[in-house]
Amino acid sequence: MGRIPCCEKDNVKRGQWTPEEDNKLSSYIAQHGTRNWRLIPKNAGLQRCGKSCRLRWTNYLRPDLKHGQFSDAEEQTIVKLHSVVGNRWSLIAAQLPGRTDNDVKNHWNTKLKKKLSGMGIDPVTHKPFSHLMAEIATTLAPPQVAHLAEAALGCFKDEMLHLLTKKRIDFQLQQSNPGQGNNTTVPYSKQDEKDDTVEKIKLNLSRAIQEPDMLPLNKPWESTGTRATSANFEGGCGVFPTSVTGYHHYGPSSFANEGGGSGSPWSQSMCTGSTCTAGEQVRSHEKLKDENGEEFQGGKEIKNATSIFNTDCVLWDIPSDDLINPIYREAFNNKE
DNA sequence: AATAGGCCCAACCGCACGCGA
DNA sequence: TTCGCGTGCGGTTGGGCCTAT
Repeated sequence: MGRIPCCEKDNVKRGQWTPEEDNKLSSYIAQHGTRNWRLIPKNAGLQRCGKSCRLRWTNYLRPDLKHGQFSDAEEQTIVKLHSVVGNRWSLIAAQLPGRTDNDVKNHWNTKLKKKLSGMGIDPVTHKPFSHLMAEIATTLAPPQVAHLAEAALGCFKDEMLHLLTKKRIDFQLQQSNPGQGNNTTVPYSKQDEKDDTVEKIKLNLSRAIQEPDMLPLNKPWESTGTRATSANFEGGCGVFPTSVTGYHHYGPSSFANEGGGSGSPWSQSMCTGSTCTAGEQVRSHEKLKDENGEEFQGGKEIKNATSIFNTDCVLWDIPSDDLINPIYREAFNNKE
């Protein structure tokens, strides 16, 4: 049962590669190519497994690799393509000559994710956190989904803290009618923010979910009485400018497809949340399926091309001619 | 100066897929 | 059609380096 391991683990060296090993591997491949990775370590005189050799070659030794900092243009490309295909690192890397999927993945996880979060943008859905907040308040009324809000607080705690304590509460204070009591408005002070903001957010969110009737009273962004959308929420609060930093273009048009697809952006966030571990994602996924009786598409299972491009993230401003990978070109052209 | 904590990235792991026998 | 092998891929880990205290 199961596959045999790619190598006998007892007899292979692991860990960091030495310059001598690099030399052996490079010179062997220069002479013989990369035909059979299982045979390469034996023939090259390396006590490594073939897989380790392959990774070392493809991620580090290949002469066409670019080492060093990612340029702004490369970062923009990564962000844009990630908004389209998600964590398909090999596809994204294929658009960046000299970069490997491992490079792109590491750069995303260590730099770009934080950059986006710092801009108030969910790095998974590529939508502003304010949009996700609006969706919580407007679409998750049934009490039985209260755990979604709790899970959200876990995933987006930092971003929500920033938004709710610094932006939305200011806005509420500005907009709320002084004569009308509103028992869910959080009194704001620096001390509150420091000490118990998370608890207050939880409390208010729970109340909003458990008492759907009170929701309209608690939607200051919904000044016209229509259903809150990302556009009017965003515009009303003025939290996120149409063009954030000029680094990429996240305007209202970027959210035009909301509510489309089988999985809401919210459920997508829940399943692939930026700060959730894979284990948490799996547990969250299973929990959602079990308790709500619904199937959510999530994670690695979505393999076919239509699923890959069936995203509600719409950053389609990359000229298709600029795309190296024909798969992208086709997808972009179909989208347009 | 010492050390704890965070960050970064190379490397590893395990699963899935394609292909040929 | 089935099975085994080689490879691709995405997620995760571990260790070195850096920084703050």
